[in-house]
Amino acid sequence: MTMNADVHRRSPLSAAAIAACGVALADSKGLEAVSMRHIADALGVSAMALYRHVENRENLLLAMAAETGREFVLLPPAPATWQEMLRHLASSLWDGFVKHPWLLQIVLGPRRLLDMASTSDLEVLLQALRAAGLTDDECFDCVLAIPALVIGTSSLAFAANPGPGVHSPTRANAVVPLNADDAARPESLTAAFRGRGITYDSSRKSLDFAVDGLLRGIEARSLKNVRMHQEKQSG
Amino acid sequence: MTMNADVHRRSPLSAAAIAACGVALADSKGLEAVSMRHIADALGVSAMALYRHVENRENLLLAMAAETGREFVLLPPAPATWQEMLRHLASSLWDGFVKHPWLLQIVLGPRRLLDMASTSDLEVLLQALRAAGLTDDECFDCVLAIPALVIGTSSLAFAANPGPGVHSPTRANAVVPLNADDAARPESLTAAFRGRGITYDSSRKSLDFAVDGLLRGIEARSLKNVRMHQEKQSG
DNA sequence: CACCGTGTGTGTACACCGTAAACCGCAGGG
DNA sequence: CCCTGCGGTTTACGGTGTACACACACGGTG
Repeated sequence: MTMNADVHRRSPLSAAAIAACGVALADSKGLEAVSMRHIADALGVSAMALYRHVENRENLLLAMAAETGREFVLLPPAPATWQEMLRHLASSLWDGFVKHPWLLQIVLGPRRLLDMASTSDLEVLLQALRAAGLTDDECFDCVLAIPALVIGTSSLAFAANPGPGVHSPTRANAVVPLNADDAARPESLTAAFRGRGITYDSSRKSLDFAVDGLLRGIEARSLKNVRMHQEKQSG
Repeated sequence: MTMNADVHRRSPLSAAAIAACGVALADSKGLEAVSMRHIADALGVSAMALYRHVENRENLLLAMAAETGREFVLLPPAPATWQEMLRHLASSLWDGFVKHPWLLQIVLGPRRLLDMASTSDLEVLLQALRAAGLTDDECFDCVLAIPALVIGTSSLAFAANPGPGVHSPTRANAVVPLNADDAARPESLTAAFRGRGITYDSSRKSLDFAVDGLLRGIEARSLKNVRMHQEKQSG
């Protein structure tokens, strides 16, 4: 009986299970609650046992990021323009970063994010972009720009209102004693800016705005490229 | 003599000096080398002495960010279009993040970055944007989008090649065992993508590309707004 | 059956971290 | 004069990642 309880208590304790447990912990209590001892406790096991399946805490974090990244669907269903693809990419990344804010903290450190994207998805996207008339350099830049925009926007959103298990510093505004004459000048836009606040919803809207603008700019560039190509062809 | 040496050895040990020492340490050895004990050692003082001038390590990091942020010049010299302003903003932020990569790690955490910008600069920028015909919402989004883009781009660049004092994980590519058939398909863009690498210079170019596109998109939006306004006025 | 290597979990130990509390010397003001 | 308070030190506690030695259960081989 007792040994039976022992047996069914612990799962095989694989690296994947450890990463999953780390993800759960980070989701519920924040990234700094993800310590070897905490994970081990949650798994009903000693801390050092984890090292049989995971090399470092660093690699564990990477595994958590990879595990989470696998649930993204970077591309929209099959027949899609490159605009739809990029929009869907942004949306998917945003959703992931909102659902797992600690991902930002992992990504932001000196670690490799790009490996998270599956190569086949990347290939489809790049081909679509090139078909639109973009040079290889421009394809490269586009594929970098969208994740950069999402990372930056969600990072700002997360900084403005941190998630669970995050202790904000004692007095944040004390950092820069900005002269509080906002009320003195009611026509000031800064006042409206400050009063508005940055919520996740508003950030999502800002992200859409930026992606829209970026796509519009890319379209212009693509059209120009195509026109130049046609001129050279006819000339 | 000895007491003289003692006297001129230690500066008055103000909060600013501590923050400056922290900045120097972070620049040279990376952010994780910025510990109370290390700073204290560098200042020739005991660790707890710092707490007379700094509340937390958290607040120390914030002070470091503020100290560093003060050296930015967010706005170009006086007569400038809003495009030049936004471009200069992006460029200045980029330079700062490249010079002090640890800033990203501080900003990325649950802390408030926006307070770093001086309100007057913000006001100038917002007025210029509104004069261009953008709605207040759009001004808001523009001012968020540029820093977001810079943060995201530099974060990707930093992730690709970390600075000094950063130990990359033992085997980064092991995270996602991406099928290495790159060589098998020479026409694959993914191969070119991967072979290209992400340097700080290339990221700077990507950033310029994205800012260009964004500005172009914003210009289109602004023109449309102005046109609508004129129609309503004449109609 | 005995035996033994190997692979997995445990316990102990070390260095480091942030920081709370007590202490101590010394300058300035009553 | 004393004494109060500020700046610095020392010690200590709980937390972290992780190196190392050990224990136990297992499967293959004699």
